[in-house]
Amino acid sequence: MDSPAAARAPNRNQLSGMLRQSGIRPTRQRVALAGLLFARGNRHLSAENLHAEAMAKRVPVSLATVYNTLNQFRRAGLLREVVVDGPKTYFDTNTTEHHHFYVEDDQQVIDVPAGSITMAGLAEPPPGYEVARVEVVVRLRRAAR
Amino acid sequence: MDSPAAARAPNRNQLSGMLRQSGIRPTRQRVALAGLLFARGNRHLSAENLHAEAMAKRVPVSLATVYNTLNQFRRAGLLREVVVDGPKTYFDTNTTEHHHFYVEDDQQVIDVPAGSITMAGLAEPPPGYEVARVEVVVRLRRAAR
DNA sequence: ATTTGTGCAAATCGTTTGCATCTGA
DNA sequence: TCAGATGCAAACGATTTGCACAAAT
Repeated sequence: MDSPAAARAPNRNQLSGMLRQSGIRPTRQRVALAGLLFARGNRHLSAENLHAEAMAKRVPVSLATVYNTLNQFRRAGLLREVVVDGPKTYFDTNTTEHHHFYVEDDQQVIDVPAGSITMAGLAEPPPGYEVARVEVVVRLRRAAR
Repeated sequence: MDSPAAARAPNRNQLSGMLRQSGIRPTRQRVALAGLLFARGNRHLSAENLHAEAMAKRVPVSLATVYNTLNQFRRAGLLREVVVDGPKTYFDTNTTEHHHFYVEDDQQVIDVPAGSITMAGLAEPPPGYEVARVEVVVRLRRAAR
């Protein structure tokens, strides 16, 4: 059951190092949240999700701090914001270029395996602007059978 | 200064007819809002936007009614919801298959001309699901020059 | 010691809803 | 007439913020 090095759950020290390298002071709760986030590969979760998970694992952290931390991690490039609409914001631990399925019925975000979508002609941005990034959201519904 | 028939501003009667055909009772405020929405081609606006515009044109309508009306029009297929994230929901008067530029700096949504983006390989949905629709959002930033 | 983070509760923002009143067919 | 629409204000859910306290360098 072994996995690539990158996917192995990092320990406390590795997490601290990761945060320090991103210019983020490794506090108790930030390390704990990073632990939950990066324990296993690619996760998509909302602030609420993460907070619930922290509570379940008896990591005392307030919802406000979870929000602050997620946004901080995003600014540092450790997380990526997923563009689905709807009331909640999702964060993705996979920061590489890839896209998403979104199941509205159960508010679930799923990675589209890299390479299974290819943009043939990328649209030319209007003058004065440049492309920051491209997000593809494939909205799914439960098959009608 | 003429334009294709479809893009010519519809009059009150045409608007009423349009609503009736969609099974929506053409009330004073719905017709007025439809007038603002469909006066000229392709618009992207939020409830707030439309409400402000109505106020400016002395069309008395409450924000709640604007929300109700937009959602109604969307359900009827007269409008399409645009999937950008951020707090606001945008509605697009162009209901055909197309994609969007989104300028985060000024919260602006712009149509990507049809055909300038082509998906080469469409991702296979996970079993039990089918593709409802595909949304491409090209996020723009102001060119750094 | 100083700077930075944390928790709480209150504030904010977009959106929806309950309900009494009005209005279009 | 009378089902359905409107407006208002209150309710809501997600997110942010102000401030006193606590922890990290």
